[in-house]
Amino acid sequence: MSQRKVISLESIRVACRHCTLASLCLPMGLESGDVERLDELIKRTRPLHRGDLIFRKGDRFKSLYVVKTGSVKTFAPSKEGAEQVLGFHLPGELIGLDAIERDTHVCSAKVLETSAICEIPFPRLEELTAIIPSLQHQMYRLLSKEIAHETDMLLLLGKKSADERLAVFLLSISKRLHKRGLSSTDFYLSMSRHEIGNYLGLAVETVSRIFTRFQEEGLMRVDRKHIEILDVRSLELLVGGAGQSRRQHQQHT
Amino acid sequence: MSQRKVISLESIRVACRHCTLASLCLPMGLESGDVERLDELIKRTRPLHRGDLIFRKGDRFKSLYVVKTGSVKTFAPSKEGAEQVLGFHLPGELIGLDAIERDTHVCSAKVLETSAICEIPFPRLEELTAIIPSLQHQMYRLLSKEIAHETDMLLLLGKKSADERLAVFLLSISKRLHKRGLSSTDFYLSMSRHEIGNYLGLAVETVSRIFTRFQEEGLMRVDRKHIEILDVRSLELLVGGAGQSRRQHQQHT
DNA sequence: CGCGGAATTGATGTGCATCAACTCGGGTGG
DNA sequence: CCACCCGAGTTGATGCACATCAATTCCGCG
Repeated sequence: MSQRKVISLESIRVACRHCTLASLCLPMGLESGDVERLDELIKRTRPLHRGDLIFRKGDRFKSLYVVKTGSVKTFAPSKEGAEQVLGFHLPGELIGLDAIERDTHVCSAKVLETSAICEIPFPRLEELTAIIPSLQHQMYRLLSKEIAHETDMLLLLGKKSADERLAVFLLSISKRLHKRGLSSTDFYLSMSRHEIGNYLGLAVETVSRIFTRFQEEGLMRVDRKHIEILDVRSLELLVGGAGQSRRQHQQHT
Repeated sequence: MSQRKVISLESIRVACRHCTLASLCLPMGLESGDVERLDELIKRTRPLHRGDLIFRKGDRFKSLYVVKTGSVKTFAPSKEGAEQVLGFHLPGELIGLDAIERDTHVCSAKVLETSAICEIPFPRLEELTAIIPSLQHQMYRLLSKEIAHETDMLLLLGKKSADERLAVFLLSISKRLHKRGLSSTDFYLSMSRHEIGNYLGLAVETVSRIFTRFQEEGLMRVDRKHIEILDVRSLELLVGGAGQSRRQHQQHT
């Protein structure tokens, strides 16, 4: 029994490595020696539980974090308790990149369900990227990807209707789960309606109403936090702009 | 006369170097030898004119660009001509960071007025950052700053009223000009009302109305593209949240 | 079993988009 | 140098998408 336990722990370690590395080194093959070195600097943390904070706004920036399992939300808290949800982070995703500039976290991160989080001390990562060019490039790509993603969100919040926002949200979750080898059509949302609305710039009630309408229209099935996507195609059409976005003035110059 | 011209060109070169370097190396002192090397890879381009494109969406990514003088807008064009303005870029600011990931530009950049733009070939910059640790760190900071900034915009578009958006916009322009040693209270907007509205997720008419109201309230003076900020304090209060933002549900968990 | 927060559903209000008409300024050509 | 024109900007009237308010139901949890 005790031997079995050891093996099991080891397999978790390996899974963790694999998961963390994958997000950092997606398409580029690193030398196996380099992988070793990268792997050494990654710290595992014991599992965190719903509501636990990974870091909070104002904390000194020390590390980046990778979601291994579970899910995390990042948000910018303001004094009066009104907060803006900045993003939801699924397995394989990296958080804390926005803290590099000021050497201070500019948002807080809270786990939404029991989650495993890996910590990557940034100074050591930086040393390593200076030695391994392909890793440096990978870091630039990761940061750049984050910028491009936020840009998409700007478009979403600036120009899209409530329907489109929800459709984008659902498809985004779906795609990201799929990338991790999980079902893209049947999943559980770990965040509340409230958090979804906050994230998308919508009221809770609007989110709720649109979910039920999508269900009536046969696009999806909703039961509490359990979601089944029934008609991906139609959702994609919704997003594409077949539907009427708000504010679609033209431009020239 | 010809000698005078040479001197003048040289001073422009120096100014260009200084400006470009400043944005890359703000707070950290690089070795002067390193500065030389960095400087060598920066290409000058002849001045561009209103409407000229620096790059367009889909172009192969080769370089980053620094605005030396003038101003630039970045935008994501869609087939039907409806576009989303993603940002306005003033002297000293860097554009193209979102292209690193896909090795392709994901937005287009157009100059709004006669502008001088410097080009920084990215592969060569990357080589250099691998050799100069403080430059690498600076690059990480720049990318991180961009992410943090987009995050602020998310909050703006997701939660703020039209008044707040305009106030944030004006203060942002004001601060950025000030950083460059220009007047923070008296300036010309190089972009149209249309572009401002598009950027902020508002209709042209709304922008226009609020500008006139701000003027009536003594916050600023507006004449065509000429802006004078009269009451910075009140604008800042508007942003702070004294005014009623939309959608300020609370959150818990 | 009963409490409390989350979610749904309905009724009402409003901020801003949209439509429409007008003005202004700047460029162009006669 | 002036008359014309055309796009940018302003101003007013109207409509609608979504917020907000209010009431109810649902589910998880002690």
